[in-house]
Amino acid sequence: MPELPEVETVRRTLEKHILGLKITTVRVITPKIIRVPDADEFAILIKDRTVREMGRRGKYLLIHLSDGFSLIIHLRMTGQLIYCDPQRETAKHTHLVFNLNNGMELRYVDIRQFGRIAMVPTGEVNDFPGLTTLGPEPLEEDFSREFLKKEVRNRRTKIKPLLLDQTFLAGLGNIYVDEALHQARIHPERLAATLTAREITLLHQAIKDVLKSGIEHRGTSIKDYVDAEGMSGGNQSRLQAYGRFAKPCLQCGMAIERKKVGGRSSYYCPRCQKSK
DNA sequence: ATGACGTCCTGCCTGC
DNA sequence: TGCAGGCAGGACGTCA
Repeated sequence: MPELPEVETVRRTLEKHILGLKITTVRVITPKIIRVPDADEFAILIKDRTVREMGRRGKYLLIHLSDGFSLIIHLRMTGQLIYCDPQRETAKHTHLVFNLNNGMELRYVDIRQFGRIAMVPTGEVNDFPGLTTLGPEPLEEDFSREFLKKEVRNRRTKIKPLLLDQTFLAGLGNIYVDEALHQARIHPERLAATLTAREITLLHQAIKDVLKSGIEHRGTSIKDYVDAEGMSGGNQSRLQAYGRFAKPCLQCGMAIERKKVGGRSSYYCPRCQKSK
């Protein structure tokens, strides 16, 4: 499931290829993937626009086009953006095909069809639902240790659901939250407000570390994730907690446990990550 | 403010 | 072998 490091990897691999190219036409196979405007208008509106800039906010990929319009893309769980030759066989679950003026294609593939694409005036991107309430970028300066300390103090929820809340902090999903909590040695069910100053410091560093590592290794490919060149990431082999049920903790050897926390499968070491 | 739950959707896994 | 049922999950809506 694409989280911040995976979306950032898609952004980087796609940018290499499509920056400066013109979208000549788009073929919409599954109209519901387009949130706004409706599919017909989308196809007319996007025609002959040039890719000016590739951005990202949290898990949202932003493609800024010429003449004041932008694409807002959320891949959700299984969305993929694939830059490829038109001769290549069209994968099952291909929902959109953008034709580019260099003869190549950009395809949107999504097994579960949860992902969404919107096209809005560039000036309105930050007003779009989901983006307007988004928390700070964890790898930017406004996500400081002081911010985390201050914001966590008044919360009456468990730390894991809080970290998954995109209005609290942008970009973390189930995998990187489990990894950050494991590195910081904090149990996912700890009440946020009870974290000590030392734990806040560890958690703040751990969040940045696991995200940077994820980007450095080009994302985590558990099942479906690939970048814009169709390449799997390498971060899955570095995971310390997520998906390692019953395997020995790489820090202490204790078997990793799995438990639902806030409705999400959560992996943690019962020895390293004490619940109190 | 918070949590619980349903919704979307397909593929995979388990159990019979 | 085949099939039913459960599960996974990001964001969002509804309800308590």
